Amino acid sequence: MAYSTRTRSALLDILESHKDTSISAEEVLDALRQRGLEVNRTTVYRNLERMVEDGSIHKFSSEDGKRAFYQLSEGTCSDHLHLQCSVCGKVEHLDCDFMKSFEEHVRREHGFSLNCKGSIIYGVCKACQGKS
Amino acid sequence: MAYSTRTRSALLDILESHKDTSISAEEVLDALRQRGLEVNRTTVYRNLERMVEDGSIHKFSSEDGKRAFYQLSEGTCSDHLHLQCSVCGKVEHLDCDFMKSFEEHVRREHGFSLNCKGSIIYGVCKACQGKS
DNA sequence: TTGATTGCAAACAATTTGCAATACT
DNA sequence: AGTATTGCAAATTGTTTGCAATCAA
Repeated sequence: MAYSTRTRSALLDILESHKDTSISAEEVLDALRQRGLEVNRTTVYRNLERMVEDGSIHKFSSEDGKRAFYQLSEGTCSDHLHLQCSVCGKVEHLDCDFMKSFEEHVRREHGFSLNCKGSIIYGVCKACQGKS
Repeated sequence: MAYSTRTRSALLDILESHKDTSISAEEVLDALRQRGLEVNRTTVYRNLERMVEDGSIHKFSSEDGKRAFYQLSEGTCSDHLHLQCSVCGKVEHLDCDFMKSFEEHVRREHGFSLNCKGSIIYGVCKACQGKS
């Protein structure tokens, strides 16, 4: 029930090569064009959406809230938070021991159970701090 | 250079009464209507935007990324993260000691300096967990 | 052949902009 | 009077939908 198309595999390939930065639908479209694949915008959205549904990628909104960004999920992404650099877009996975205590603190002291998948924390990464 | 209008003070009043939940432009509009003030949508957006600029409120995007939410800022909001309940919209300020160590951890171990203002972490609050 | 996938054009929803009319001081 | 604020209609942007044409199995 899921056909394999040229577009779909190119899409995966592109996401693969943006593993650590997250990418917008528009950027995916550009990347496809660069590979000589002229794909319709709608098709890109539809494929991305499906991949979100089946869990192979995750989706969160840009800092200004104006568009969505997508990124391949690496297995356990739903149990840790993510930091994204406002400057270069790099995403850092907070899958460390500290994350566990953070989650516990939030649960115990603030009564919240986290939804890591949809959340994203913005900041500036080391490399980009240097640039300023 | 800032005139005081009926709309503006009503707006502040509404935000005041939503101190702990954050509110969308549309909801502000409804609240204005309930007070018998028929204000144009554009005017609401413009006023909210100005208040964001002058720092009296902050703005972040909804979990689905489709709209913006606004909330009165309480002084130090830029130095701690915020949790928002996906169900009821309640916003919890993470202004505790743990927050400080979180910030430090992120800085030391992940090389990120946080931008607390624009970030929001989603989850489900205690009250709403009970409901399910 | 049958169901999945695509492209196109049009629909949508939230937000923004230009401009003339109006309100504050 | 002079500047800020407002309303209206139209534009913008990112994303979604309906439908007929096309492609994979």
